[in-house]
Amino acid sequence: MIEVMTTTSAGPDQLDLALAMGAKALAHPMRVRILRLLLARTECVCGGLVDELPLAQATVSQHLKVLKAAGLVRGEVDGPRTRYCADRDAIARLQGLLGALGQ
Amino acid sequence: MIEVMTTTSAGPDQLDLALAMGAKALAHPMRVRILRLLLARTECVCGGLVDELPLAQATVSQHLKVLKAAGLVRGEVDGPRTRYCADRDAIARLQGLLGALGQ
DNA sequence: ATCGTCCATCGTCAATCGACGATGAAGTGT
DNA sequence: ACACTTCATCGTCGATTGACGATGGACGAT
Repeated sequence: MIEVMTTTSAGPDQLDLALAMGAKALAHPMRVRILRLLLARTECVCGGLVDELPLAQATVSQHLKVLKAAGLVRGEVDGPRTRYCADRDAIARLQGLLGALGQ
Repeated sequence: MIEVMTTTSAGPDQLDLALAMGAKALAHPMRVRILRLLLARTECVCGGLVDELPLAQATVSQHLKVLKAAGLVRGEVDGPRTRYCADRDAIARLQGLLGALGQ
């Protein structure tokens, strides 16, 4: 029998993409921890984070890169060090995306 | 100089773990799409989802398994088919975890 | 100019993910 | 018993992730 394609068979839309992107950034416990550290302002400098975490410096830098790529964290160079801080607006937007799931 | 370990150097705690788990389940756009389809009650049966998505049946089943493992979706066997539905309480808990990030 | 510090990046490796076809288990209908 | 449907699982493959040591670039101090 010939099957007629009645449905759109559509993939995820832009909002799904955005939520998935943000979720992916939070999909690792250590990144959640790092984001909470930044939100608590306990530490903003990469070296300080390395001291507080059981990870090598390169690994922390990688996680920060992921969080920054997702827009959840901003980083400004301050002399030889880099000062990171959580982007509360971006976090709020992500919360909004998740909250909008239930319409 | 002898460095004294003053900080706890602690990894993520239980809440970080839980949030990361949920986020990981949503870390793929197609899973977000599927969860929204289930929330909208457009389709609850796996075959129906396959019809609405540009994915093979095995792939949809895999994504459903991930969502179910994360507790965001429940599935009950109904004769030869399986009826899936979104767990709104679990989703609300995840929203709460994300919302609690900003304290 | 030469250190030493701080950080990003590179290269590598094992592990995991995402997608699929193929197979099989469980149920329904004849 | 047999065929058919529906779905989960297996096995495979390429791609991505997460972790690390090593390297190098940028800056501050001597």
